[in-house]
Amino acid sequence: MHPDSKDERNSKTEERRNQILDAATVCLARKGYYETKMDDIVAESGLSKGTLYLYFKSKKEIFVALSECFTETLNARIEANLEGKTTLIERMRAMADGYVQTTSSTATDASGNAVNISRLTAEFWQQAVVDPEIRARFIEAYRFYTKMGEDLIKAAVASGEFREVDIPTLMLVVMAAFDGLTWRWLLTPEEVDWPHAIDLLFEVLLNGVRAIPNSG
Amino acid sequence: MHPDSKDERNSKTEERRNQILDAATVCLARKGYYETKMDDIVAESGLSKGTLYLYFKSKKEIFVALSECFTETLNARIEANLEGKTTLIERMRAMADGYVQTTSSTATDASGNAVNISRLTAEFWQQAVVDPEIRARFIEAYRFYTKMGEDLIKAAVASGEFREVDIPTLMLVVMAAFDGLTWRWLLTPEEVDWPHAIDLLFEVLLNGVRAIPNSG
Amino acid sequence: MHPDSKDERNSKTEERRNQILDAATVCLARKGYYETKMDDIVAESGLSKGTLYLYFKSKKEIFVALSECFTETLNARIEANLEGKTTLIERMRAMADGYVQTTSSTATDASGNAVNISRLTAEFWQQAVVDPEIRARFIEAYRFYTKMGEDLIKAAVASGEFREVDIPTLMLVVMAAFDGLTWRWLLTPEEVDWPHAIDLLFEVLLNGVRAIPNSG
Amino acid sequence: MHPDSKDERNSKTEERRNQILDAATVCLARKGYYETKMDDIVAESGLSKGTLYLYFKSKKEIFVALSECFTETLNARIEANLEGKTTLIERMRAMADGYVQTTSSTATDASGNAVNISRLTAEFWQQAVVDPEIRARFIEAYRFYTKMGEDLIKAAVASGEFREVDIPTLMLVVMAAFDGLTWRWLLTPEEVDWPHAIDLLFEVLLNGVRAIPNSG
DNA sequence: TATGAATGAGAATTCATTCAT
DNA sequence: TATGAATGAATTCTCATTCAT
Repeated sequence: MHPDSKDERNSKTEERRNQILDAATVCLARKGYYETKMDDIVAESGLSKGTLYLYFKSKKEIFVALSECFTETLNARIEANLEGKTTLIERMRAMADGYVQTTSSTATDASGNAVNISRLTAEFWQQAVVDPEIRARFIEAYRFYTKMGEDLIKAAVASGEFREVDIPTLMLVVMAAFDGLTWRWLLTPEEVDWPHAIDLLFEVLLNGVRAIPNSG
Repeated sequence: MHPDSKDERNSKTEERRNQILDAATVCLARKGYYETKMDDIVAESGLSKGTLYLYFKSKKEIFVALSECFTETLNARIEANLEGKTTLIERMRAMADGYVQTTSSTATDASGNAVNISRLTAEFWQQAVVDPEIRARFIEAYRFYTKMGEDLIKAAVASGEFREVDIPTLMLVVMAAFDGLTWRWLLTPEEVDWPHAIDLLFEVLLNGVRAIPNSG
Repeated sequence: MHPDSKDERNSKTEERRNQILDAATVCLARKGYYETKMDDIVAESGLSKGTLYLYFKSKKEIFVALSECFTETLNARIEANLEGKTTLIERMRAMADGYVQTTSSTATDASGNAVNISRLTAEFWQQAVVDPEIRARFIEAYRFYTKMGEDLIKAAVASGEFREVDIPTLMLVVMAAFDGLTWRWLLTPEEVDWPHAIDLLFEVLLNGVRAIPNSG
Repeated sequence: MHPDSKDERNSKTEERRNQILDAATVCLARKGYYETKMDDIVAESGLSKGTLYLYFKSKKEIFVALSECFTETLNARIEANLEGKTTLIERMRAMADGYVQTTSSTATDASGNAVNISRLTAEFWQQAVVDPEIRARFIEAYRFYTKMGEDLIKAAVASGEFREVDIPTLMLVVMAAFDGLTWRWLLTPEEVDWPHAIDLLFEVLLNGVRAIPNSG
């Protein structure tokens, strides 16, 4: 009946969903899943309670949507960072940087204040332990990055740059180091100097710490 | 009235506290902090609700006490493992093993079933992000193990076994790898082979993965 | 602008109202008044929510209109059945049959499936207990049929076919038997064989069950 | 630990349950199931909301308990009325009277006012149509009384007092008449004179209304 | 007329904590 | 000390109705 009615409706719907997800992001970053009440999201979003339930059928569904959103952002950022990077180290750093950028970005709340959203990662993780649905998403994302990293290492081994090594376990440990740094950073941000830590991680990864290399 | 001596009262008190903490351990391992209700702990402990509040003034206090308990157990286990270990690698493995043993042990519930308590770590961590009091304890424990590890590395550097390296950052990254493996293990236990991962971690840590060591 | 004549507008209005009432009939038959949500009627009618409120000012008003509708259908059916019936028993059966036919008919839902509407009777009744407005309509309908039945009995008494009897109370009891059968039928449809029950009702009504009639 | 502790607790529990059921009775009689809010029962009972949920796990469960209660009262009353009654008519009247007494009794609300509880029957019935669990109870109660009535009629037929008749259908119709009168009485209490209606029902049941009995 | 997104006043239920016994 | 019944504020979710377009 109206021009572009369908498109317009879609974009409006998308906008409202984002409005809610933005508000939820801020709330979750501030108080975590359990301490965030629907009323908090209502207040932060500027919408009414009924409207929230019009777009998401439960609190949990907002959370799940948020975790999808987060993963998408992470993927996009990593993809962007990989653009033009060719060497192994460059590419691994691109991934690491994408992770850190996403994890350490900020959102803007209703009053225009910047809110550090690093805590979101912790919330997703925690819920992944609890909730099978979120866990499944998490695992999927993990597999994706694991594959990406393993391919890089495989290429390095094939090219003779790296020696023979148990690639899956190596990748597991490297990713664990990143995850662990993320958690540590949530607890004591002042003690985690990301760029420095990543530099050292790669440097030690390549060369080890032994004084006399295993040449003799 | 001599049976009511102070010692007896203390030991009785201690016993009751442990009874409650054991019950809470089982509940938390099963359902996590938020999904564990005081009634669950009451049922698991076999005590009455009033009695719980006689020994702990809130749900949170039980949790805090539990995290202390956990840290103590961890410390004791690591200490025991270090007994007689002298070389750097032996001592680092002793620490790592103590961590894994504690994190992956089981508790026995009221019906005599073994309950895997690995989830407790996640709960403590999560609450550490949320709650300053728990965070403080966490940080303290971290400092302790950081110090222990750094001293080991320092000695290795001093003895010429290790080359010069940024010790705090190295220790940060190593601990992060452990923490990350713990989280990963909570999500996909079948993908984390602890002994294998620790072996590779130490091996790569020492030697790096570069094919031609930086000797020429 | 002549197509917008008053008649056409009226018929359009009538059509829309019927569309809504048909949808409401199906919903009420399926879920009852309280469990039927306006959204259900919206979905079933294929109209929008705003439009419903354009034709009926509330959920209750739809219900009231439906009960009117139902009564009209019942009346029409009974009137049709009475056509050409002259004897007392024939006419009483005509009424009974009209009642059973209406109560046990089906409606067709949006997907073309037949929906048994017997539950509507229960809903009207229930709401008649609750709501004075619906009760008033109910009582009016009752009076109409009571009058009709009483006139038949009166004629039978006058003609000597029936003995002297308390006509209002007799009619009350006979109608009660029908109403009771309707409720019973809603609960245990398999136990209510309407034609058989009506036959027996009339037979016993006429002759009683006493073995030796009060002739001696 | 205390004398009679178990008994005391049981009687206390029973008392509280009754307190809640009494309050619910009054509320249901006044407003019906759907319009009765938990807050209404809270206010009427003088207890707190939490306490209600301590004794009943949901609103529906209160309702189910109430319907059990009601059936028990009905049974008890009928049993008491049957005491010493031997003839068929006496026994059927005893049943009918028990039904009417129970259905038309009053409860006393928190302010000491008498509340007519006749509406409860309608509520149970309505919910029996909706809810399988309540329906099952209803059907069971029906079977019980049907059996009792059928046995009476069977005996009357055996003794030659009644002629051969389709006993189940007769009983169905007689019970339907009672149920129908109950509903009618809810709608227009002033038009239902129970004793009179029952007298006529039995009189017509025995003798029929035909002027010249089917003797010649 | 027709639409359907938005609303917000309720509703049922939960659960940590208290307190009389 | 020990108990466990009682509490009520807080929480999630619902849904009849409105109203700008």
